[in-house]
Amino acid sequence: MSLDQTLRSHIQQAVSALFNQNVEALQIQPTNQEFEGSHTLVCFPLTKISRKKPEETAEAIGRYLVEESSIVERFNVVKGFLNLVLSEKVWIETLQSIFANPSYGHLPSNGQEIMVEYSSPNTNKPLHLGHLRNNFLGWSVAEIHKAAGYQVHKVQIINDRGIHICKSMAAWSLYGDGETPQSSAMKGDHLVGKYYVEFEKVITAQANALLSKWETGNFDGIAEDIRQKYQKLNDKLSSAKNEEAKKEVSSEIKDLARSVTPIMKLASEMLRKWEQKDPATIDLWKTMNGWVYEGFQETYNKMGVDFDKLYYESDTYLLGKEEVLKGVESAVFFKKEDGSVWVDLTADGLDQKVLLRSDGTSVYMTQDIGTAILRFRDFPKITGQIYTVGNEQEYHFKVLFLILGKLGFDWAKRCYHLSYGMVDLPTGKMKSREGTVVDADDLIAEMVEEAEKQTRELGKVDELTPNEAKELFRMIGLGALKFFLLKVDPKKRMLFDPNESIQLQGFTGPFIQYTHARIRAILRKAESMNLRVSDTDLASAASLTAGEIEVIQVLSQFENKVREATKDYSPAVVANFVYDLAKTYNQFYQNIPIFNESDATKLKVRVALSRAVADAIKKAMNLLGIQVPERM
RNA sequence: GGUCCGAUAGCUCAACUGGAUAGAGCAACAGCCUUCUAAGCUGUAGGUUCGGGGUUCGAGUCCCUGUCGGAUCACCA
Repeated sequence: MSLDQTLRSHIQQAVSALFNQNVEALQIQPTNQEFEGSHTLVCFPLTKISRKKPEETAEAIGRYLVEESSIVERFNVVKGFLNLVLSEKVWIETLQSIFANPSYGHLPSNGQEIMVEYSSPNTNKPLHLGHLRNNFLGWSVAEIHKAAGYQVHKVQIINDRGIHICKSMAAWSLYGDGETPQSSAMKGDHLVGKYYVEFEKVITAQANALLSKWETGNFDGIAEDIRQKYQKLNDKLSSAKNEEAKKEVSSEIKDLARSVTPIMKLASEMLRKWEQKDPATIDLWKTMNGWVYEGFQETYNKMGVDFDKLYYESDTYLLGKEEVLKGVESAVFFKKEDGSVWVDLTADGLDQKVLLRSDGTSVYMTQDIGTAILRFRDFPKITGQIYTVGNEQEYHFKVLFLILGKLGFDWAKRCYHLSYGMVDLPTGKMKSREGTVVDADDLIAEMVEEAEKQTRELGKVDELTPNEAKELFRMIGLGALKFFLLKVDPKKRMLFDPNESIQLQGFTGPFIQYTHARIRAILRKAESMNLRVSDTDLASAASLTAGEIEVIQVLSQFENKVREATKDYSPAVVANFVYDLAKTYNQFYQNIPIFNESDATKLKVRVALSRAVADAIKKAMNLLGIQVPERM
């Protein structure tokens, strides 16, 4: 039983003995720094039972605990708050049990199996800052669940199908001149991204050319219905009342022009051929996607992110279509006159939603239905699925889960959308069209460079081999980046300023990595002095300093924090915990020179405490995907 | 317009889900390296928790209302 649980049961016993009633919910919180004690019982809620003033209630419980409980040494009462001072023996025992438990911080298996999805990029452009938050978050939530006793499958769905990849294919086939990642020495995903940008450039130029022709009444080679649509919109434009309405109509006109540009026609043609399994098109698609996968894999490796299984949209969208058609038969969905298939969610307070286009092709929702069903077929034992996807898709997932429920899948209610906020730049949102995207590869490289620069300035590379130094820079740079992105509550949008490089001091990954490295130095010294600590050494310890107790107290919260992080799907809980632990340890470290201690037992307690902290830091940081160095 | 999020120190974020005098880091200022790593530690200064009501022993947290910012409501993904 953990210290907190023990204390809780002792207080419950006290309450029932004193007031003849059992209480389940007790409010126990850490004691404020300014008062003596470690745990505080909030007594206001108990006054109903005690029928006494808060102070008297607290006083009574405090006195009972000191007399009857073996763990409470003394107490003080401030207003309705009962501050408890636990005996040193209890703290020593707590340290002892943490020290003796090599898997401290990891909870025993709970027999549950879940799936976590993250990343899931489109295959037409490289990964960017937003993907970094997504990947780090999803990966970490998966690891945290493992620590909480779940069996976890890490997966992603790769959006390899659709018009977006055809756009890159179209641009490449027109202007690529056979360029490959090998021939250009460019990462595959960046190369494909280059042609996606090229496509955008060309389509904009072509659309503008068309528009200026149309304005002069020249409609050569333009279908009659397009011409009519254009003229209708044009009339609407001249009669638009305000600026906003004008803007809207003129963007509709632009879209119309874009849709009939030669390059757009080529891309659509490719999509059609792809669906008909035209060999040449499929070949090109496979080749270009292959380049992207290679590039992605390189980035994932750099990021330290991995997957147990990959799903491809090209494999799942047909299943989705099948299931939707089944849904039509069972009257869960309905078909409109033009052949499109819809679901009616008005009873759930939402709208009608299209599931299959009138030409029978799939939409985004269709493939997600297929993917979800396929996953539960592949892993029949999973009790839940977590989708790590940005909060702009909250509506989509609400609808998806509703639909799955309507199709009769009981597991639909165990699907969870782990929704996170955007990463904003000081200039606002990242927009690929405006070139304000922060590229993932570039950012990682910059972080590692910054880590190298600062490490060299501090003169810490002298004793390292070139390889060790390189590895250290990578560890620090990436650690800083991951910690920066994970320390913030996932639900909240966050700001990233690329001009202001990420700090390596203060509430940062490197601060914690540094604390770990310092402790390792102490442990190496202990080792060299042949100082070995065993459980029994700790048992014979008699006293602790206030600083040591504080560290043990923070340390003893580790497993609670893992539970909380799991419940909230929040690596930020772990990040805050490990920072708190490092900070508390540093205070202890600064005040008490460990090897100055002449009492052998006390010295061993300090070494044991240091080792327990280093181990906990390492485990907690690993839950965030951050490695910690032996020296830095 | 409907729905959903958010607003806390100059900046970036916390606050154990209703508890004590709202805490950290950065930036600013002042200290601490002959001892285990100063990427550290200690101080000082910085707040009408967006405004206004309400609920109660107690509100940054819950309710109502207003302001501002964002997302979403496609036969796009």
